[in-house]
Amino acid sequence: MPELPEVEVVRRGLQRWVVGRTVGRVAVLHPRAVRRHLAGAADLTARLAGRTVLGACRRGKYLWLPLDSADALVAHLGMSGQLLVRPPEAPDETHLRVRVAFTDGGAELRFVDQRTFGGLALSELPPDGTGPPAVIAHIARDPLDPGFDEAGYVRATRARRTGVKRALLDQTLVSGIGNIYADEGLWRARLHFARPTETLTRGEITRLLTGVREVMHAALDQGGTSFDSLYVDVDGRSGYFDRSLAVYAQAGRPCPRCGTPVRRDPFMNRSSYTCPRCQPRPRRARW
DNA sequence: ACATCCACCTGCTCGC
DNA sequence: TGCGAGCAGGTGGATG
Repeated sequence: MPELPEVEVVRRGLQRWVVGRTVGRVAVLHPRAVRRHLAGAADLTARLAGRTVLGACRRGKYLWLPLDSADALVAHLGMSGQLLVRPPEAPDETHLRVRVAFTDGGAELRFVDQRTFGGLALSELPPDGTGPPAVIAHIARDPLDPGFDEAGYVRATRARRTGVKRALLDQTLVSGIGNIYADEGLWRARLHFARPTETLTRGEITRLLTGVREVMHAALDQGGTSFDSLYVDVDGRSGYFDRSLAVYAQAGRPCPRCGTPVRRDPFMNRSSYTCPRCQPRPRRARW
């Protein structure tokens, strides 16, 4: 379940192993993995071949590799996606969807995705070459982005008429936050997920961003969060940040701050985890 | 324009 | 043992 820190670990792997190399043969093994490339799999493989990778970028949970054309290869890992760097002779993974070989004959880039919620696409870069490609222009800057507009985020959040966790998960307001980091950030800020956004003070929103950033940095220090073998970095190693989670997936376990058993609530056909004492449910609640 | 809902996927775990 | 239900959940398009 990759969120920003996990995706950043993958970006660093791509930076190290893929940037500067020229693409050779590309094979799309599952059409769903390139469904966001509207021109189709054949167009993607044809346009990718022969291109040199110029960089490895990320915004929120999206990755893109600028190419020596006007395009970038955009990747989203969805729920279960992996970008692996593997020797050409390594056996195919069970859920291998796209194979990208390089002209140097070295390690391949493989997109592996059990559920195929993620995928790859080619998208035009903006004319000045900076910033994300067109298909992800709607994704807001993430909390670790130096260009993140904190005052603007406070204004936009308070202008919403929804619950604070819904706003946190809205990638057009702030990106990179999924269910895990939302719950952990809210716990650090001592906020309940159902707090109406318009009742949040500037200080509370700042506290929330601080909490999210702290938990993201902690995860990055440990190589990313993982609960099973689904999330791995480009070498196939899995992170182990789950040992440090305060509330997420910790129902019934003591809150690390006050010892009260962590509570699980249904939320948007998913789950939310809170400490009932540190994060009391607001009188007026918006789920 | 904004808020909310749900389909899209597969594999694992749990209870009967 | 078998089987169905529930769960994991990011995204974008549909709906309200």
